[in-house]
Amino acid sequence: MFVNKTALVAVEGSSYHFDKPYSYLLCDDLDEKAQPGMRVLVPFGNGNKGRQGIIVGFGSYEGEHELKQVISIIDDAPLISEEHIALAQWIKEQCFCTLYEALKLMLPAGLNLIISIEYSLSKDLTEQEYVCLSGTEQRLVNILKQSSKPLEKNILLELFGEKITSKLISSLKEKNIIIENNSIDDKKSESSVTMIRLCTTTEQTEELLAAVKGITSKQKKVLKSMLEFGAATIKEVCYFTGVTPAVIKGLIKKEILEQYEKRIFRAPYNNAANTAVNELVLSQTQQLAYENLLNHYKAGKASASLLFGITGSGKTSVFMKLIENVLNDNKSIIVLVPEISLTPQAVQRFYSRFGNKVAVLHSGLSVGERLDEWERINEGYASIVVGTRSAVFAPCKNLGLIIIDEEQEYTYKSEFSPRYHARDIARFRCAKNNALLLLASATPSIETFYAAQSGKYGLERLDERYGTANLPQVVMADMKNEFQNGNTTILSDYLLNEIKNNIQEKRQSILLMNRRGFNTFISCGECGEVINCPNCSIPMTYHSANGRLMCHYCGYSTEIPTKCPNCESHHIKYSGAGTQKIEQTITELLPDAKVLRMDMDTTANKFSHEKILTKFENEHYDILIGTQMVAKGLDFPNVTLVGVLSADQMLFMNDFRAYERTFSLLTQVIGRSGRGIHEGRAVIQTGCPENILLRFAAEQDYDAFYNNEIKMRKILLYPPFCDICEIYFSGISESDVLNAAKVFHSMLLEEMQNHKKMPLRILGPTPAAILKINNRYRYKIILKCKNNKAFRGIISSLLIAYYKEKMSKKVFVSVDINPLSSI
DNA sequence: AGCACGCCGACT
DNA sequence: GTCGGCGTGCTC
Repeated sequence: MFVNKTALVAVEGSSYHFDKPYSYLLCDDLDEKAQPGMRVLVPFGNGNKGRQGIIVGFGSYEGEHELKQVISIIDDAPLISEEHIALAQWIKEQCFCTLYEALKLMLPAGLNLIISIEYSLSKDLTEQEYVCLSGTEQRLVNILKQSSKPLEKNILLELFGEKITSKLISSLKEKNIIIENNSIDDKKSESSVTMIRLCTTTEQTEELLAAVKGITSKQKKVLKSMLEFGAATIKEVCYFTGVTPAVIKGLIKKEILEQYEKRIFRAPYNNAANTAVNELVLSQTQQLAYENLLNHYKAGKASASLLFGITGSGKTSVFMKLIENVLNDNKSIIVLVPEISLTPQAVQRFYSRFGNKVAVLHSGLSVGERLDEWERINEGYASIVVGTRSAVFAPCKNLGLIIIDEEQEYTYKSEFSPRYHARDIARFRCAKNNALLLLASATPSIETFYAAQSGKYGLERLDERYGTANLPQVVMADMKNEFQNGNTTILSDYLLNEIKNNIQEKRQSILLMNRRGFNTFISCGECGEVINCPNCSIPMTYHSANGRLMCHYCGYSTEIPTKCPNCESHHIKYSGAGTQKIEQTITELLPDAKVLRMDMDTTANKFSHEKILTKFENEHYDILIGTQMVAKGLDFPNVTLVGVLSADQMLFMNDFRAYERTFSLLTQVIGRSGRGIHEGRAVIQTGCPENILLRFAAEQDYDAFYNNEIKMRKILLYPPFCDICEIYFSGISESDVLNAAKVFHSMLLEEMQNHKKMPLRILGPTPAAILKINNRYRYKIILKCKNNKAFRGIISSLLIAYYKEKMSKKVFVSVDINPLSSI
């Protein structure tokens, strides 16, 4: 029996079913240094391989076996506060992940240590000792002798040339000739991309390249595009030529191409110090909302409020006023925005008002920039954090306010494990800090509005647009009528006329096409065979940029077949109204209009959508056609017409949130119209103008929409009247996956015998919406439940039991509570 | 997951 | 008689 003071460590790479804080001993000098939130290096598992971990606390250990010791402490100061450690423990319990995975969310990206094993000679060998060794042992010792520093395992392996058996190592270790150590490589490196270009020695003319001997047709294709591009990433070249990276590697080997590293550099925001900003003038309604929110904040108790303001009502001004107050109390603020609205203009608003007190955190920053911002927050230099989802973990001290703008956006829910929702994290942090959580939206999620209606959240409304602007007039265009009248284009006569008028008046128009249904896919005109991705169970999408078929799920790409793979017919048909086709149609109908297109093709590289938007604003384009991205957050005063090309596809998605999403998207895009001094108009094209949701959207009547929706949710039992827990199974073999799901299902049924009073409905197992992605089959079990501790306890114990089954090696399981995107 | 221990077949 | 196959069980 041993009793000792120990460090409790969350260890990286443990799996859910054996995850817990592990106890380690600290030698005296480490004990002095150790604090919760520091990273440590610990031996783990049978082989005592070095792993990194994070100290989450201290304890004492009484148990059967002897404890291991912490090898070293990596950080001089804690990276994670006690508050965040508590948060991580909560996330583990909520999201069914390991403690380390939860803690990792709180570390700045790019702090990844690489731990490896390295070997060195323990001493200079005497001649006698040396001759006693076997031939292979001598070779290994020679290699180590030649190196001035210890050699990492893979490097040693490479130099040795053949397989190094563990026996060889352990025999040398036993003889005390070599020593094994853990090496820590602190990879704080800048993120960079690998670029390729033609070797500088290569004459850069096409003739010469064509003359290069022994070149395959695929390599030729690559070279041709390299002549065109100059330099590009491997990924880009693969995209445009359809070759695999192997072809490019071959060319590098032949020394025709060379690769080099280019730092990813995000044009940083101009941290302009406080420029003269005018005093915010609030309208009467804004002022009222602001005062009420301020009172909630001043009460100094944890609380949450919904700021429900129609598009253009000036929610941001209310934020700014509140932030000023919180700042005066020396407290910090987190402002979360959806990725798409984190434009330089939006960030600039914060900089110009609050100067370098602002830190920005989002995925577009380079690793180094993110680390800098993280440190500025951690050390208290920046007390306002503006960022996307993960910024909710910002290391702010003394939080006073968290704002979540466009709170209904699905990007606030992590699509990877741990599948947390930023709103839940924000609630937790506000509770711990007695802070105010402010959710803002023009179309709040049903769950949030329900909470506000039932008094759980405060509710402030901004029912009118700021200034003189009014909400746009909305008209529905019946596409069935259009079709009967002989109009087979995607543009109704009504909308076409409106656009013409708008151009005449020198105003701008925005046309929205939601992606679904506007993708072009390819099928056989004879037998109807659709060209599917070989790895996924969905049709391939035609991309006009490279003239190839692409799979949006696994990245597979292929040339357009000349004949049907099924019946060999040459009658290949392009279906769906592709984005390009729409542009073409519009140019044909309106030959004089200046049209700009914004979609996957034109925004292939990051932040190009910002450039497109600036272009649209400054260069007098008449029409902007685009996907969802044109709907969010743009503020162009000269836009007075918005057209929704087809509202139908997203209405009939097999998802209980389809109506909510459609309403939100339509409201947002309609809200782009008439934000300046001129009246706005909007046209919704649909085949079913009588649809009740479209009517609510056209009338911009959130309350009517909400009342209808909440009724349906209650009758059909959906959130907020229950929680949804989805359990996913995925694996290579479909029968294995289905079988695993069935086994889990029966385990669940059996367990529920002990909890007969717990409310639960089990649906499935059923195939996931897309059965196969990347050659992995996917099934799911859906539970309608009450997400409480007892329920999560059951799921947790079932997961642990499942991991002990043999099949868990072949079929992965993951749990998502209240998913937003149905996978 | 990743590693060591342990029990059976193929082989010098 | 030994090398190495992978089934099984554990991780402070």
